[in-house]
Amino acid sequence: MSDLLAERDAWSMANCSIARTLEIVGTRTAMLILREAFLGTRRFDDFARRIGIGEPATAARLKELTAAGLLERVPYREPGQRTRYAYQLTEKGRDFLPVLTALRQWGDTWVAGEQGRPVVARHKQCGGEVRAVLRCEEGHDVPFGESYIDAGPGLLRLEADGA
Amino acid sequence: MSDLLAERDAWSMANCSIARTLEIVGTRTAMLILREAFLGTRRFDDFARRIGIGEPATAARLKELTAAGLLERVPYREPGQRTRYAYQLTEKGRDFLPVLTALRQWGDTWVAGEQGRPVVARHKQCGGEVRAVLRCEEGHDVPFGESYIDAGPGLLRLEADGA
DNA sequence: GAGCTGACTTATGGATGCGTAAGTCAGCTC
DNA sequence: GAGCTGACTTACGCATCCATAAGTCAGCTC
Repeated sequence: MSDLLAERDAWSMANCSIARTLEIVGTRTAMLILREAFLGTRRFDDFARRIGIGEPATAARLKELTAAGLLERVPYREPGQRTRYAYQLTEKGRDFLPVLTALRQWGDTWVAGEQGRPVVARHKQCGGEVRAVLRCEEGHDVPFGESYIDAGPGLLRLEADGA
Repeated sequence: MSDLLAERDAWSMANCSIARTLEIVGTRTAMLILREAFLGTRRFDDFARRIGIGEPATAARLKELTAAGLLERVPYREPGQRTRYAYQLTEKGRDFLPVLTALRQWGDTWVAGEQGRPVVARHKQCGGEVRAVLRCEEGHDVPFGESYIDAGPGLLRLEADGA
């Protein structure tokens, strides 16, 4: 457990996973599109109407999220209608659920309205509320302050100029 | 377990906790400021330099996050210097860690560079890697598809016009 | 083959995000 | 009391986000 944080200036965050992620889902509307996708929305108009955003923003975000591989366009056909395309989550997109759960949970705790939170996620099996928690490989819950930052293989160490 | 998703159009997301949260931390720079705060950065110049953003953006975001209660300004004094202010996480800010952990984890999995992820969080106690996981109150892990959405006290049900 | 419908695209404009560069300001050192 | 330093603020301009409104387009119905 070398103290990587103490030498914070000796390494770069140029390839930070958080920054990379935000380049894909860093807009408010992208997050809301994903929220809506997790709620089961699949069609263009439904995304726009349920989120309350304009069609150009809807089209732009759906295109970006599809290009990034979080959504995929799948053809569908309703009786008496022509073939259309729906947007559904890929595995890459489904894997984003912990992010949205953590965001919702934080909002429920700290910025909910007077009435309280609008929705709750529950486990189908037991009805228990679903929460995003931090846990280590060994199965321990990890409260704030009980974790440390370790170097990964992609850590960029900066040249020391005058040393 | 009434199927709330089936009647998705009958309820509103006007007070959605995710949307509310994004109004505070919905910019790329706000998230990166928080990342840096969790890495131990506390001073204005360090935030700007380590994140690689300009001073106006740094000042704006620090001000917003302080106003929103995620950071607090604390006076400090180095020997031979005058009193200055540092920014440190409040409880409200510390509670944001699961969001950043989930974002980092998704990026590590899906958009890491060739070298792999730059950093890993580990449990101080055992060295095990820390992950953001979805778990229900009863202690069960909740994989994708094993949860459902239930109404909370703040759910806004819309008037049915023609029904 | 004319109209309809869902899924977009285009045009336009305002608001916000963010960078660079330069200025301010307080108070400690010398 | 002049200079220095950290912490900002101001000025300016570009780029992106996003809304409203209108146009397009494919193909099914009638």
